[in-house]
Amino acid sequence: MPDTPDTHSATRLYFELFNEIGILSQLSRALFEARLPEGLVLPHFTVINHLIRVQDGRTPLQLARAFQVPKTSMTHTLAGLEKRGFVTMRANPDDARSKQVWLTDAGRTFRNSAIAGIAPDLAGMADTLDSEEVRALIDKLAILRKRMDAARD
Amino acid sequence: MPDTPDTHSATRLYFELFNEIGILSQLSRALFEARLPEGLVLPHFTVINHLIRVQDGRTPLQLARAFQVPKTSMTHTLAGLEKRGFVTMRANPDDARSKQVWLTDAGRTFRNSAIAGIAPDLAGMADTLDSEEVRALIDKLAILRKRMDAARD
DNA sequence: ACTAAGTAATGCGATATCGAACCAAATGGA
DNA sequence: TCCATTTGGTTCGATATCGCATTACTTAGT
Repeated sequence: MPDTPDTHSATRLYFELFNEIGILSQLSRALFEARLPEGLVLPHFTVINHLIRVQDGRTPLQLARAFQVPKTSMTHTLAGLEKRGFVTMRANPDDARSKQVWLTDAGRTFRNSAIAGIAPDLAGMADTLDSEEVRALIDKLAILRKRMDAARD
Repeated sequence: MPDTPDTHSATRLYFELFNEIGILSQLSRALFEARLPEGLVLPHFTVINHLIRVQDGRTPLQLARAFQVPKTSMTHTLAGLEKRGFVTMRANPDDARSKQVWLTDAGRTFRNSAIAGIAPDLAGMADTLDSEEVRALIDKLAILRKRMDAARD
């Protein structure tokens, strides 16, 4: 970003950082999606994965917030997952406006095979940065992510 | 990613890294787009920005490759930019199949005001990580990005 | 209890994204 | 030169994404 106009240099650095992050996100998304079954995109996998990480039974709104996407986008993604039988939606016993998202066996199976399918690609680039470097990267990025997360009020 | 199935630990680390990158990408994209004029999305800005960084006169295909998006997506983005008068498309004198994308004054003005609009947000988070940390992050991420870029043959 | 404000989810319409098929021009052998 | 192949770009159709408006339920204040 060498010819950004007259902005503060810290600003310019962050600008460049986000640019790099955006490109990497696109590259990794393409890599992932190439291994997913036809018709499924990254958010489908990501939601399933999240439900396993933090327990299923989440509400659609909780999921939308976790991924910072509009509620309508999450509705759409969940509809796709439900249509394929990877999740089931049940009424939330604590709040009749709300629903809960539960994983099915098919959903868990899908996740495992998706991870298995992607693992070789990741393993193939494991020598690019060593474990300490990757660990350090994750930690720094997480700091930034939490800050931005908090900043959105 | 503490409960990823039985995958190699390096794989797991990269998995976590890309997860973090994806979230940050989404957060920063939302931040950017909130400051862009109605109807414009990040790729519009990114293409204009790229044309300034590496000189305009690029062909649509060169741009599609630079951003790792399908040709059709770039056609669509360029159509939007042309409709708004930010770029003009001319025939490529070296190849009659091809076109060249040139910035207009309006396009340059748009870029400057977009950057000016976003700068305060970036400045506001400049104290999260110091310049050396950001610089180091960019460098590591760039190594990974180049590797992935090369790997897609 | 009643009402106003807030919250969860969806329906709808406008774009964005992208794969498949297509056309036209360029290229590289026979 | 001719033709098969490759390359640059668009068209078309299928989803994805997301803002706006709507409906149903909940909560808070009186």
